[in-house]
Amino acid sequence: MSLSAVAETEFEDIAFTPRQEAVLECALGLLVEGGEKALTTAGLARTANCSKESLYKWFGDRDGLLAAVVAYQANKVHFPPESGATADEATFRAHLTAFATELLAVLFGETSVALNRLSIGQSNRDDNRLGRLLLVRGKHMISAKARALLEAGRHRNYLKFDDAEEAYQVLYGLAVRDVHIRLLLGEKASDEERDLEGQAKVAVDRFYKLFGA
Amino acid sequence: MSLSAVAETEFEDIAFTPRQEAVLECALGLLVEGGEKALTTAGLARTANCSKESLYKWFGDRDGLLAAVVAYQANKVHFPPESGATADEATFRAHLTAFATELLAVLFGETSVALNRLSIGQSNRDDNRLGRLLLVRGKHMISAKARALLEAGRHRNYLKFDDAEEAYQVLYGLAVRDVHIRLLLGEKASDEERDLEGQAKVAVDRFYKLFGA
DNA sequence: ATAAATCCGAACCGTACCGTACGGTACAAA
DNA sequence: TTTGTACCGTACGGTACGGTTCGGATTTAT
Repeated sequence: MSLSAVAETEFEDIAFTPRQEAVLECALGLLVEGGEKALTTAGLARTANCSKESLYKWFGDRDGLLAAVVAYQANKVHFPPESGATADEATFRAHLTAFATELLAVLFGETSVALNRLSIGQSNRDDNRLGRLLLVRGKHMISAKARALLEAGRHRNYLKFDDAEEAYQVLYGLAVRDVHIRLLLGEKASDEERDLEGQAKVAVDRFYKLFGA
Repeated sequence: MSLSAVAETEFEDIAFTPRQEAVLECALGLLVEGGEKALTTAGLARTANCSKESLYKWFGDRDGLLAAVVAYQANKVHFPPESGATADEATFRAHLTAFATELLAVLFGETSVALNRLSIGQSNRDDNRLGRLLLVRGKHMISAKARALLEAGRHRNYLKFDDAEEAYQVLYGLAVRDVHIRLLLGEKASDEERDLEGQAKVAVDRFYKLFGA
């Protein structure tokens, strides 16, 4: 059976074959380089040395292909699990900073930017598969991870807040500011903004000023 | 002479005729409703009761039309000037909150979302006119306004910071968080997030906690 | 070895849309 | 009245791309 039937149900728990992953990787390259318009079925078949027939057999149609690309990349993003449950405040803060750094690294990466552009460009179509995919497999996963980390900090009395989701959003705002949207609009990040570690550290400092116990 | 020649130079200081503005308004409607794909020259000509020939005479080509739409809408956004130079701290803080509220109102408005989606979707084309237009006529104008306001607050010793741009970005992050990107991806704002005034007030509170004198 | 399944490459069709051309209309100035 | 200008409506060419089909090659299973 073709994957398209499964694709209709959100690409949950899909494992692509190595060949398919190679093709998807190639599609990612095209997307990063030239945006959605550069990802044509004929063009992908040419650069990936596969036939259009295989593309349609594997992914159903072009929308299925786009969804597969998003799902495939989202599955690749894995935040390192919080090292250990036991930690003093300094290492917890280091964990928080590392999380923020990783968050910035993901968001500012060219593949993330390309996929966000793609999903946003398609976000006003009836169903909006891509946007939902990116939200549920991307942002919401990260958000869950962050909430767990913050809850741990509160439990050990390093932090003080009512709503973990709200606290996370503040941390997100402090770290990302308007850099993400500016990148999406095509502006280059400044040298300072490229220092992810430094930016994360400043953000965590400010976060502690707001939510430190 | 057609506007296209001027369009090549960024639509600076352009005044559209009432008829053209009506057509652009109609184009905005199409964009808000159905995204870029819904804005075709034939479709716009039909719904705006004008001819395609006029569209091409006025705007040069389809790209010129898109740029005109962005420029036209950007010109419409005018933040109220900071009421007076004389003010006590409470009214200054009120001004700051009003600014944040207005910022959120603009960013979360459906036309802004539609134009951001459009510009982002086109942001990986060689020149990227739309992205630059939106940045320079939109974000940078707002940023300048904000810096002036913040500088005033520092001058009167209500606030304390080194770099006004950095301070503004923090205020932006505290107010907007990840709501903007989530809207762009098609997620609906929660009831709480729709309370712009409340969100702005909380953001300014936190901002004061970081930068209050 | 042979049959089946998979895949490549290329040709092909239908459609959607950009851009242009052309005929017809309303109106203002000479 | 005539002439010029701006505009509308529509029809058409050109093109790019999504999707289908088919022959032949390659791989895999039996």
